[in-house]
Amino acid sequence: MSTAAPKPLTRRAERTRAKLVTAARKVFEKHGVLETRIVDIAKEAGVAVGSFYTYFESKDELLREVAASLYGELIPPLPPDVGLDPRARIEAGNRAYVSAYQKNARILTLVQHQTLSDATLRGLYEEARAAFIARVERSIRRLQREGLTPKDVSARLAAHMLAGMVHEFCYTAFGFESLRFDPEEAISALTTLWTRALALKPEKKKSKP
Amino acid sequence: MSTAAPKPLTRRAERTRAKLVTAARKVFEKHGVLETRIVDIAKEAGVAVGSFYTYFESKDELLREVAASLYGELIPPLPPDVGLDPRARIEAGNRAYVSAYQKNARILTLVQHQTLSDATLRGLYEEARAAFIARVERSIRRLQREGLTPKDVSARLAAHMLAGMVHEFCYTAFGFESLRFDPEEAISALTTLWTRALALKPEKKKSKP
Amino acid sequence: MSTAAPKPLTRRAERTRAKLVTAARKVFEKHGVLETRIVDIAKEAGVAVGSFYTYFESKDELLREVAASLYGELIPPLPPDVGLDPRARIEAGNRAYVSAYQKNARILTLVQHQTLSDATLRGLYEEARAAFIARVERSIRRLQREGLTPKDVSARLAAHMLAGMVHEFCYTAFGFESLRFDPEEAISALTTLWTRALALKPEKKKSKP
Amino acid sequence: MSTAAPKPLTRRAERTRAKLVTAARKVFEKHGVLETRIVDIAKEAGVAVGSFYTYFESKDELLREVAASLYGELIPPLPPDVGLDPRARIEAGNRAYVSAYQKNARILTLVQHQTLSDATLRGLYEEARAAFIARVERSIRRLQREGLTPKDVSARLAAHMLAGMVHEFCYTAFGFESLRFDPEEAISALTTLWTRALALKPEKKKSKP
DNA sequence: GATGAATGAGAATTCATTCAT
DNA sequence: TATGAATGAATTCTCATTCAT
Repeated sequence: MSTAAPKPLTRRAERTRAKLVTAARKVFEKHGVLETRIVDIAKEAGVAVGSFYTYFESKDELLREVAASLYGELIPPLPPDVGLDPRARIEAGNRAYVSAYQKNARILTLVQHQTLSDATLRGLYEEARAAFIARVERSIRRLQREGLTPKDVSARLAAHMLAGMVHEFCYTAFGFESLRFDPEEAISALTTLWTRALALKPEKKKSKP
Repeated sequence: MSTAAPKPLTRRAERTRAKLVTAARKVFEKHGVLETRIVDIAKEAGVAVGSFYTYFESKDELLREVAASLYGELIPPLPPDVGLDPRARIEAGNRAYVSAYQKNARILTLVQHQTLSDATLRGLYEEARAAFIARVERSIRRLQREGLTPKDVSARLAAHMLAGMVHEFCYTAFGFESLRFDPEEAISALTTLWTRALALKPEKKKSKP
Repeated sequence: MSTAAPKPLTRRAERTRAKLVTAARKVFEKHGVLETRIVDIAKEAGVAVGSFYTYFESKDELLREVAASLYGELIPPLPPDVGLDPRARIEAGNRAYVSAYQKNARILTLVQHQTLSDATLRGLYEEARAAFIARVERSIRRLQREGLTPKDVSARLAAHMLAGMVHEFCYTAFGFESLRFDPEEAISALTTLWTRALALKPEKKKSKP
Repeated sequence: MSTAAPKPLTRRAERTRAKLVTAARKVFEKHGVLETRIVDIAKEAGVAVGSFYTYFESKDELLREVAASLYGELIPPLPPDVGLDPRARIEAGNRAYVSAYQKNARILTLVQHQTLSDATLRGLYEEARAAFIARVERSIRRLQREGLTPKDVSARLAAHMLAGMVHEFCYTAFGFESLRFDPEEAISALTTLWTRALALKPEKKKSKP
């Protein structure tokens, strides 16, 4: 919303910038965001500290960029294949989320933490979260329209809560050493709970008399 | 479980220490944990910086104390009255959690965030969390034993996920400006989703004379 | 020169004061003067910090007291028995110094070090040193008068240098781990070098009529 | 003997580093080592405090560097001209030591004093001292071999003691206001005492057929 | 554009000394 | 006198950011 000047970078500049982002992600992941000093990022990227400021105004700005890309990966465009029955769609969504989270669990958690001290960052997170929830909400609303799920719980609330359940599960399961689960079992459980929570009726067979 | 000497404090010491804890909680809440400097706490407590170090080794140590008391409040001993039907019990639990969270929402969130950079603190959180989940798990297991809920999802997983749903809902609903809900509606929704997720059968009537 | 009021202390006060001096010496020796905090002394003495200030104005003042007593021990009144021949007297002096130093080597060294930052303390040291040297000087002067040692080196300079040799030897031999010597051999060597340095002629036999 | 990377400094860095060392030496000398704060050194060097930490980890590290260079100056490579008779050689050695000490008397004393609280520093001093003594010892051993001095005192002990005499004399003569001597007279006295202590026989004339 | 040295505003921590009890 | 909590000046060290080369 404010990314300002598009500024076409030269080839070299592009490369340096990219090196910095990659390096930052690596170092953040290894040592934590707060613990990471600009020097560390620069060193990892193999450039001078000064160069950092050629591309970013501050550590926070860089962090935001990293966060944006992470959140992008978290909620993949959407399950591309249609026609699946509700439970299958839900499972696909859960599986996608869990896998994506797992892949970047540590850094996701770390970034999440900066959320509090940086309003912009929080905005980014809320945005990503909202996008995910919106999709869920839309899906629930459709089910309600089709009479497959009751309307006693508002689609918005339900979406919030169910999406939250999945997110929180990932956060703790991947963030705390002590909570390890078999991913498949977890996905299945999440899906079952979710499906039942919506009191999903078996899809009306469109078919065969 | 504790290190060395408990050292009984004099009346005056006791008072100063308490002033510091109270002040810390207030200042943490107002400005954030990271942003709070020892001086701020001391000033708020109306004592000299040095006095801080008479009672605490570092900000972290004090934070841990604050956290412990917060987590204590979060999961109240348990609903004392029995004989409630499952849905009522679930609702009671949810209501308790939501209210407790709401009361200290901001500082809870802030403390939570320090969880990543301080292992001891994280331990405290995991412990509190585990206690809550354990209660839920026990309750689910009982329902399973009584044949009121299916066993296709392990009690442990279900407990994790449902407790997580509630927690995460509180975290976001109270933590993000943009997500405001009517508490009663939320509690009711959480309870409905939870109950349905467990596919709770209406309690077998013990009755019929 | 300024010890001010004699102030007769009560029995109890006397005891507390003594406890502090003893404690200080012990703690200084164990941890070094600079490293020792008033609390340490008080704790070791089993009294409250505040009590320290009842008897001493500062750590320095206490240190001076400790130093004075140490220096007192270093140069014992003098070898009481007369009539010894010069070499024997010299040996006696050296032996006394070496033994006295050895007994309190560590703390002597530590105290010595404070000498630079505390003029009063330095005064004390110089005084003690001067006393020792004065004795040596007197002794050399007598030998010169008796024609037993040449006058080409002034008694004052010689006293300084020879006394210094002994002192420095003790300082390094007892202060550095790496320089250990057999005390007897050392005393003998010191005495030989000293005697020869003075080109001592065998005492003129008073005898033979 | 050194830790890790020597890192070749840029011209500018080199200059800043040197400024710091020079400044430190000056400030240490003026106010004492302990009394000197990092800010003082930085101010004297005309750089920011932060720059201090670009080159040194702590005051102690810098002090070690200063000490090393001082000790280096104290024991000059060695009197280059040979063929001197023993007494002349001894006198040359003493003169060199006294002059070198005198030139940096104050700071040498100050540095010496830090020796106790910093083991590394002490190591440096012991090393320098050992080098000086070793030279003396070698020289005495040669004299013993040539039959010019008796073997009743071991070369090692004698070296320790005589070198100590000279050192201690410098330490007190230049360190204490009250002990001023005419340098020439002192050097002569030291040499005489030293020579006699070794009972040096006049060199056998190589001459006369 | 790149470099890396220089900057200096903070923040934590210590401990001699005071003083109310 | 004894106690020990309270005080706060003093110092060290860090690291984001600037800027001369």
